[in-house]
Amino acid sequence: MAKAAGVSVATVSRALRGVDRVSPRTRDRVLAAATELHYVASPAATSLVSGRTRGVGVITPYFNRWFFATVVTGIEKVLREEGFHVLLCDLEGSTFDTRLPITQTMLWKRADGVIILNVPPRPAERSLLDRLGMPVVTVGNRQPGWPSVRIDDRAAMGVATRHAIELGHRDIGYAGTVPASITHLQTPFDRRAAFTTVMSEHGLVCPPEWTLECDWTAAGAAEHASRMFALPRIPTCIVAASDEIAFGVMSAARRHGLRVPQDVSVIGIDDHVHAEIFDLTTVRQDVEAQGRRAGRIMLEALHGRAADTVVDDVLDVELVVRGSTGPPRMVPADAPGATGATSAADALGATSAARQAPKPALQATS
Amino acid sequence: MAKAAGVSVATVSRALRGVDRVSPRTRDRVLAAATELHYVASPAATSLVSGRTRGVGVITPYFNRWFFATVVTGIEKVLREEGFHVLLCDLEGSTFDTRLPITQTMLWKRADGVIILNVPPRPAERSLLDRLGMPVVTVGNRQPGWPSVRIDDRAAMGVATRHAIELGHRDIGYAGTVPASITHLQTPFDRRAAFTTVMSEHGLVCPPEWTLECDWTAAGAAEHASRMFALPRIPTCIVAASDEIAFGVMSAARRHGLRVPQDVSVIGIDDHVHAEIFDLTTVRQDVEAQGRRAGRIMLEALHGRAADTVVDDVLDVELVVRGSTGPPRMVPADAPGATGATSAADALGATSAARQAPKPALQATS
DNA sequence: TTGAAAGCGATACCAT
DNA sequence: ATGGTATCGCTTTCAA
Repeated sequence: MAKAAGVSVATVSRALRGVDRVSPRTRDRVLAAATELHYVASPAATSLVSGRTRGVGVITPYFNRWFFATVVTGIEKVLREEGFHVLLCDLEGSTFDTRLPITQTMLWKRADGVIILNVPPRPAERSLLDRLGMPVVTVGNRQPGWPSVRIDDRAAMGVATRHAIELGHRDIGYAGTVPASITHLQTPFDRRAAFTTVMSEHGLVCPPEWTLECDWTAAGAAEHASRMFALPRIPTCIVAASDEIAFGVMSAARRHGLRVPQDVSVIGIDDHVHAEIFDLTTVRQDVEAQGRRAGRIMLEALHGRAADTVVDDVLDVELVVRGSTGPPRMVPADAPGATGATSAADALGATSAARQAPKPALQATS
Repeated sequence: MAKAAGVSVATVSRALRGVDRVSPRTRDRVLAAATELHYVASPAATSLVSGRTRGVGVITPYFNRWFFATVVTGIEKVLREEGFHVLLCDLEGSTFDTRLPITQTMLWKRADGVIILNVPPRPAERSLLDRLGMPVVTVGNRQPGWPSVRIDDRAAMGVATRHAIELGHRDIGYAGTVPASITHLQTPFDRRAAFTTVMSEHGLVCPPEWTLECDWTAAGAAEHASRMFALPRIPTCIVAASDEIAFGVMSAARRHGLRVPQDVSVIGIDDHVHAEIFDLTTVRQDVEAQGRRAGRIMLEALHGRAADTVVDDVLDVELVVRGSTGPPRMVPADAPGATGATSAADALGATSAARQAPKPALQATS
């Protein structure tokens, strides 16, 4: 031990942490010895007596995806600055049954707190977390009693949908409903709900055949979009629930000989790192900032400076208009105007976007 | 504690771990009590006596990026199966000076082993790791004395370059040399070296103005590619050091009105999750498998079953031909044939790809 | 098969 | 300002 530096364990402990009354001379001597011997206090021992681990669990549905990896980046940076470590828990592939044990063994005495990304806890998990009594912060969705950092998914989708409508689109498709296996996620639900709401506020309805279910991956979206683009009637604009979905839709459109945005407009949400190079119009959110804020809220809680009210930190979003959206090729019959030029779509038979909104509940509420 | 279950701490300890001689009846009783009380042994105390933490540090240059996030996913899955946890350490933004302390405090008594992705350790780090005496596995590049999992970067780039040459391209550009700040990474160096080698084996040279330096992001690549596409002479094919770079190049090409692959072919390496939807020809590597294998090697070492020789696990790669590569629009003068159709490039003045390789060191070695 | 007791490496209280 | 020591929760001889 560093007691080879001439003093007692107690003094070493005090000196090393810079606290308490220790004479400068002694402190320097201890520090020197510590450096010399590459000494670092054992976290296990410290943890045993203090009860704290300086670790924070981060639970993510898929670490693999840009959004989550970016949030984690933000979290990690902030926590590391204060000497905290990130314990990663990727739920991908976990089933309903394996989830609880996972978080249980992971958190118990290993982490001082947990940050949960997007996935709502099941009741058993909720009670586990309550029982452990450790601070919890959620990112991406709100949970009663826990501080959260997020964007307003409904507002974001409202911006996207309104952009489409304001460009003159009436035949609007939606990409991003989810398969039953992930219906527990809030974001897909909220975005879809906002889309439907805004549409109907403008007297518009998106028919089922233009509503694409997918797993929120680009490949999945491309597959479903491809089927839709083979229909006799296709929308003039597709609102995608995320940029990755939008990428898939754009890709499918191109394979069907459709030009973006002349034949079909596409808009996403996120401002994914690749959105700019693919010229995708989107609603930007600052993902890493969400991670950083979640990390800071966690640090506050860990330092006992918990806010007196439950934080709900809602970050702004911003419409970023790029080249993937434009006015519809053909103007709806109820608002006559120029007709679009003949497009590759025509040549391929994927033509004749409808001239009016399908079953408009109400004409031109806007 | 669980001694409320009627036995002594020692028995509890034995029963819970299923080891040693414990009567089935006693064991069941202890297990029942443990479940009842939600009891889980404190890792800190266990760690204090056993010296092991059941944690593995994972060090990445950026885990924001698809490649790294995917490797981590693979690692995490394998480790979790055996009850090990992943401690993340993201080096992004770390400077030459802050790196050592980071790994030092992170690893010391917190992790039983370390997996290092792509970044070669500095001498001080190497000696730190040696001193700690913990198992190390590297992914993406080989380090003397440590087991590694990787692909053969030179071979992979050889496949890509040869594909371009076999399609008939002679005017080939390269995207993916790196700025001075990251010259320590091996992969960019190896891929570049292989490109140059294969080129010269075929009597070809890539001039500096067709050699794009970038930070290995799509956006960075797009910016540099854009400059190149504004030159009076451009290559008929661009070999990109990674798929993300290729995405940037494709994007820049499109913005210059160039069609892919008619006006310019693009090939990458990785088979990025988005490669298929963007129809990118690439050299596939199984990234998650590399993570899984690294995880398994680590587990072996942790279980004391270290291989007798230092493992160097080189995974196969595979050429995946998609739509982003095709024969050159104009056939080289030394191999006359059809001329390409007039393209958008002509209309934009970004025309006249050269009719023969620039300064060929040797004609037609192939 | 089970229990008692000695650490593991720090912290914190109590003396000095 | 510094040194002793009980303590944290578990594993591990050693006895019984």
